[in-house]
Amino acid sequence: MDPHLLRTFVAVARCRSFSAAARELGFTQSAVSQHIAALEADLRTALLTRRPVEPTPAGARLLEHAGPLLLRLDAARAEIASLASAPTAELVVGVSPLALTARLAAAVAEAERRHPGTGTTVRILDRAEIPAAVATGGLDLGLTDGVAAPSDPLPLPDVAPLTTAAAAQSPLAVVLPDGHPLARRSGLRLSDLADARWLDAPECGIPLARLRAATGARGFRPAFRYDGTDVRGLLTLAAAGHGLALLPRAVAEQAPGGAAVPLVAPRLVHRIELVHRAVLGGPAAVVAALAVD
Amino acid sequence: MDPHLLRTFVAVARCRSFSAAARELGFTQSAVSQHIAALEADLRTALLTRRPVEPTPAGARLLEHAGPLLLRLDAARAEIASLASAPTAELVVGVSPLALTARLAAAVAEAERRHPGTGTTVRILDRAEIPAAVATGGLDLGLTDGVAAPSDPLPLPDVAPLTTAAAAQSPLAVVLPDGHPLARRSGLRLSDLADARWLDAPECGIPLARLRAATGARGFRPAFRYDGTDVRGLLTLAAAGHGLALLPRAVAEQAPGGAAVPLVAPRLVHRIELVHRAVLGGPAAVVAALAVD
DNA sequence: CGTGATTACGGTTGACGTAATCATA
DNA sequence: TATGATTACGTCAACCGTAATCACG
Repeated sequence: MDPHLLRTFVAVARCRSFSAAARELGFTQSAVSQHIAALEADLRTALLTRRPVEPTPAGARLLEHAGPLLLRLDAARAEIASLASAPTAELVVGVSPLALTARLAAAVAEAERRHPGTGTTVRILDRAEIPAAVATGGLDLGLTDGVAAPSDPLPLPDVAPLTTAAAAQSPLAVVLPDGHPLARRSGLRLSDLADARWLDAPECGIPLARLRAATGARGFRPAFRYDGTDVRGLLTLAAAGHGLALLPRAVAEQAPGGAAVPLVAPRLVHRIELVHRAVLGGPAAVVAALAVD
Repeated sequence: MDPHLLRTFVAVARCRSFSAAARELGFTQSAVSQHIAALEADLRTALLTRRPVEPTPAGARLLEHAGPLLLRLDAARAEIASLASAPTAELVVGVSPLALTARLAAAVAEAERRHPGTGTTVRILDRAEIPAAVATGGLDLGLTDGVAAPSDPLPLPDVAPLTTAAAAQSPLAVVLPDGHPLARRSGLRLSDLADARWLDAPECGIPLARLRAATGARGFRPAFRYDGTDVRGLLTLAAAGHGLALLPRAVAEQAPGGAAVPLVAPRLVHRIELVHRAVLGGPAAVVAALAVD
């Protein structure tokens, strides 16, 4: 199971074509055919059907392994490479939308003050991409967010041995339109809101599946879907009554024309987690200092 | 970065010798030398010092990647192999000590009733080994335990795409000797016990580091270390006053001459999680039915 | 028939073993 | 000087490309 062969296998499966994969990889059609044949001979199983080219059940299972495997391989190579080369002055920080806070902005400013000439980029990414991007060297630093029990770490996919540290922890609140019957409550229980209309904002809010897992309840049906990464857009929709949204309290309170009611049960907090490789360059180390515990 | 080369690299690093690794792998000394040279040329970095043979900093980082990488590779191969071959009648279940419950015993009995002739083995393993053993095919089924917030999943190392399901969830209690000043309380808070004397039983109890993480407190210093995997031994030591132990309530109540006081804060539960591959054989599927949610 | 996968075959490259050399405790 | 890593070199297998063949739509 040479990684080389796995790489062409995933390319073929993605392209659904030997020839297209060959073009993409810079091989001949023949070489790709031989790669797949070698893999199938090695595993003694058909991995792809031909005409149309599609993964067999065994191939589908192999695909689930191949992605993380190749990612880890890239991560290992990137890590060794970064050890050898001098730490770059460039700093690339990847954040999920709710992880971009005033404290982060201040930490970046501090890094630029202490390391003049640092070119800093802040990039908004999906939560799921951040550990992978840090591991493969695309990011110097990552900040993800999520909800968890107080002082519990967030469950991150361990694509590679990365260092993680809490960067912030804050209470949660539900955003409601001002006139909503629940808007004048002093606190809300999540289990009482399972049947409410919820905003589904997978790219910038808390995934509804997480709320279901936390309560054990079935509900939290999406009433309205928001695909943007702009938190202000989400606040606006929630304040306008398109559905409830659960957000860090400080963020929820910024909803224009909306009310932010603290979540009192279950005991959950919003958490921002810092992710980076073991060895950090100059400016990255300054920003990483925003870890709190 | 051929996995073959990585495999010899970890062997050399473990043996601290090229020749010993060569014997272990069935290669000549020369081949091993060439493998390491190829790896170092590929990554353009020295990975090992010679005489004595020890990993350089870069080599140490690579070692951290190599283990999981090779494990995943084995897991992929094992999974494909298990798909191809007929499901075996043999059933091997690996459990951490606190995951071996009456319900599991009943489920195994049920599997044997429904699939007569099944040879079943139950094996006690360290928590950390279970997902890896399931992934590489050493186990058909794994049961790990740990503490978590109610209805939160346990954080498992994702060595491979495995299916996990909750198998049990139960309250926690602290085991104290009968005469202990706290033994007559009706409930205890973990944060009040940070400075108490604790039993450190990494192989069968709850790791003290987990308690520190859950409370954010520094304490939970080990006063007495117990290296066995026998829970009854742990109960005996706790009841004799060698230190406190946190255990599932039903287990804690079995302490001979000891008191079990429920844990009331933080809100934590003991959880048993079922781990298996996507495709299960006959008897394994019966046991897997003990999942509860 | 034509597009696209497979098979045949040859040149080149790379992998491993033998054996000689080098280096260090 | 002895143990153990490296280098030199020969053999053999594996890999990839060219080109012919095969098969499905």
